[in-house]
Amino acid sequence: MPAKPKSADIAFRKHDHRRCQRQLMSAAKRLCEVRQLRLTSRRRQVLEILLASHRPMGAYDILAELNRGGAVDRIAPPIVYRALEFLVAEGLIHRIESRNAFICCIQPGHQNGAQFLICRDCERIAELENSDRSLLAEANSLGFEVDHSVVEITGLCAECQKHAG
Amino acid sequence: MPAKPKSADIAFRKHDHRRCQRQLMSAAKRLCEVRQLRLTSRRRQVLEILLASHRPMGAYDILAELNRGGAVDRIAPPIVYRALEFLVAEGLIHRIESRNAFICCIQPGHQNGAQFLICRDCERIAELENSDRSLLAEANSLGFEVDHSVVEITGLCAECQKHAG
DNA sequence: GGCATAATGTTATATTATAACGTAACCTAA
DNA sequence: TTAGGTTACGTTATAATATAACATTATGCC
Repeated sequence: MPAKPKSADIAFRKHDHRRCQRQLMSAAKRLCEVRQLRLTSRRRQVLEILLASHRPMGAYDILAELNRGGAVDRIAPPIVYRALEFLVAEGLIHRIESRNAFICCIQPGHQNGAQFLICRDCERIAELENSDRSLLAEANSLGFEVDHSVVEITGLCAECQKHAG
Repeated sequence: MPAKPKSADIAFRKHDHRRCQRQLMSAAKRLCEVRQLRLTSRRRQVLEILLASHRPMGAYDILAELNRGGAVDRIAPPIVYRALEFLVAEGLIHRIESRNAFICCIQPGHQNGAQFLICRDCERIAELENSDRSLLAEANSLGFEVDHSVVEITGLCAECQKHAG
């Protein structure tokens, strides 16, 4: 079994995307089985759309994707938002607060402490493994009980620095 | 001259708020002078509204505040958003991405690397001095050039933990 | 099958944000 | 001092994001 690609590689370097996609979908299915949750076809559809790109998409982009192909009965925003809510809650996707967007999670099930590098140019996002504890330590020392952390670093990825000259 | 209150104290403990407010407004004026920027009356109004509470406010909350007192000609959203844009750009206030809200900055002019502890119950927000460099180091090692970082930790502050019992 | 629950579908509307264009204030330099 | 550039403000309209409320369908379980 080949090594799992490092997080940043997925966003900013090459990887076997087909394979990655399949693996993440399998992982999602397994995770829902274990947790006795229903990965319904809507939820799967939305996850598939996000898995297809490793890129952040707005809820309305996903909605448009679902409505592509000109079906007569177009689905409405709440359907997408509900699927997204489920997927976020289960750690299968992340919400990128500074973009009002969603991206698939490459560590399915690890709800907490994801950190993102967001390229302002190409819009790709790398999900990093959390290394730092110092902030959480500081929170603790103030008696603050942490639920959820949002860490989003915006800048220019190596690739785009070249192009930007 | 008494010690400057620590960041977290401002949000979660007692401090001389009147004094703090005056100081931050003076700092803002000085900063704009130095930078040769115009702290116009609209901008000052918006900053004052944010200084009045040390709490996050939505753009439309601020708008409502500006329109209070029943003036006939009510001002419109772009005015508020423009003032907010200016104040954010100059590091006089922060945008809290996970809340679509704005809060005054207690370290005026320090644009980068603010970190926030946000209580989900009382909605108060502590602005911490940045301690951690490990994430930025990791970004560097990937050749990622950092512009701006968003760090927002949500949870329950010490006070609210007591009440929630 | 009948019932409870969970998920989806539908309609309408709330909330947040910006585009586009016109007007006023301010600066400065001949 | 005033013409001309620039910056900020004002106004209108609308875009983009998100949710409330309620109806319907699917699923699991006894």
